[in-house]
Amino acid sequence: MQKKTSPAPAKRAPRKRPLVTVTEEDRNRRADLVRVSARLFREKGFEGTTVRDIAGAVGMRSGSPFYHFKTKQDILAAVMEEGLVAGLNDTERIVGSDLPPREKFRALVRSHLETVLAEGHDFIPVLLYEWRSLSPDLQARIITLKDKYDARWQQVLADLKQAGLIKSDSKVVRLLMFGAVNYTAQWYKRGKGLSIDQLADQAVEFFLGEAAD
Amino acid sequence: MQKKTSPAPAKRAPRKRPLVTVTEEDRNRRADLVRVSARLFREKGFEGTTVRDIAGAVGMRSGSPFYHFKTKQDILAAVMEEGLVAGLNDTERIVGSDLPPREKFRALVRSHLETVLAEGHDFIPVLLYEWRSLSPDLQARIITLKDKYDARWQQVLADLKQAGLIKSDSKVVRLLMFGAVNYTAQWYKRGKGLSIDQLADQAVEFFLGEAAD
DNA sequence: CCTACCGATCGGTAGG
DNA sequence: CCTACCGATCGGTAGG
Repeated sequence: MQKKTSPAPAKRAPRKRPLVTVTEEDRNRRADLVRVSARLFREKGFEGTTVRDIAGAVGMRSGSPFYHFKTKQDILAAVMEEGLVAGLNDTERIVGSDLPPREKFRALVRSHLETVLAEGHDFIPVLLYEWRSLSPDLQARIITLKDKYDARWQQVLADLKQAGLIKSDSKVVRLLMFGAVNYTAQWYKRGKGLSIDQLADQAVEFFLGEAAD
Repeated sequence: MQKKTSPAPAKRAPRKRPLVTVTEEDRNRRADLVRVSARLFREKGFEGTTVRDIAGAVGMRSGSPFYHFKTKQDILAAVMEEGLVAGLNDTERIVGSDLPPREKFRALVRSHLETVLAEGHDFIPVLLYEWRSLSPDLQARIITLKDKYDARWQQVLADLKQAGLIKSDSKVVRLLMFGAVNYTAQWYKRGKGLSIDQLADQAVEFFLGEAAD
């Protein structure tokens, strides 16, 4: 009988249960859970995804995700938060650049489209479509980030207005644009038809008026 | 003491169990189930709504919806189908009218906004947000109607193009518009800010180019 | 992180 | 359409 997974006393302390310490490995496993949860929540919805689905997708047993997260809801919150933090980073980099207004806007649209359409980018779609499944107290934590994201867009719209490229930078216009871009998640198929880049061009052309040069 | 809902033996035969016959009352109860299901599916999602929720909302016991529908999925399909049939009626009435292109488009946007935003109009939002929860065979039945609806929009866009109000009637433009309008379901609050009518005006102005007169 | 488990709930059914 | 029920599954936990 060969010892297979025997906890032989080796040099690297094997798998000691941490009391308060969070190891590097813990963080990696947590990140794995967030990543696969994003994919599953997007594909099947929060309510349609079981903790067993999530555990299975990273090779854990059904109870183990609760070592990393207190509840299933906390996993959802983590998915949304990760998406927003990444999206906010991209957005601020673009807003802070010295591109001319139209190019800045195009970069923003393109960046957002990638956030919604590129492979493995399931965080923001989950935010958009599973918001209702998040309990109010967890929503509150996310809303702060969400507001920042919206404010960046509004800022770029104000620039566009000043440059005379749009007539209005109202909240309504921002929401209409946002809706148009977000809805691509429902119909865009990677590898078929337009590239994300081409789609960004078409969207910008549409938003800024097709007749305008 | 006035008789209120007492099932006194009147002329109309009371509550005989039908074998194959579907009575008028059956149809009413079925319609009740579809209506409350639309509301619940919109509020809590298909997976987040239980058959007991639905039954309770119309004063039935938990097993009784299955007298009217074979499965929970069939209720979802009925909700979507009812929404599409109603929406398609409105749309065809507008497309068939003799309004000038811009006014026809405005009527279409307004009609769709009402379909998405007006009180009790939960059918199309459910179609938009719970599509993934519908099994492929039931989806197939709905897609036919969905294609018709899309075709009507495309037709109006072609008219707009001919009238010189837009440059393109590409599928992409239609989907961007559709996304912008549909997303209003996520942020529009009845009784606060713009009326549905005003929102339709703003949207049309945005879609057709704000700079254009 | 696994094992073993629990109470609650769920969609659906038989029989009337 | 109700009563009574079932098998399956779910989120979560204790203890190691």
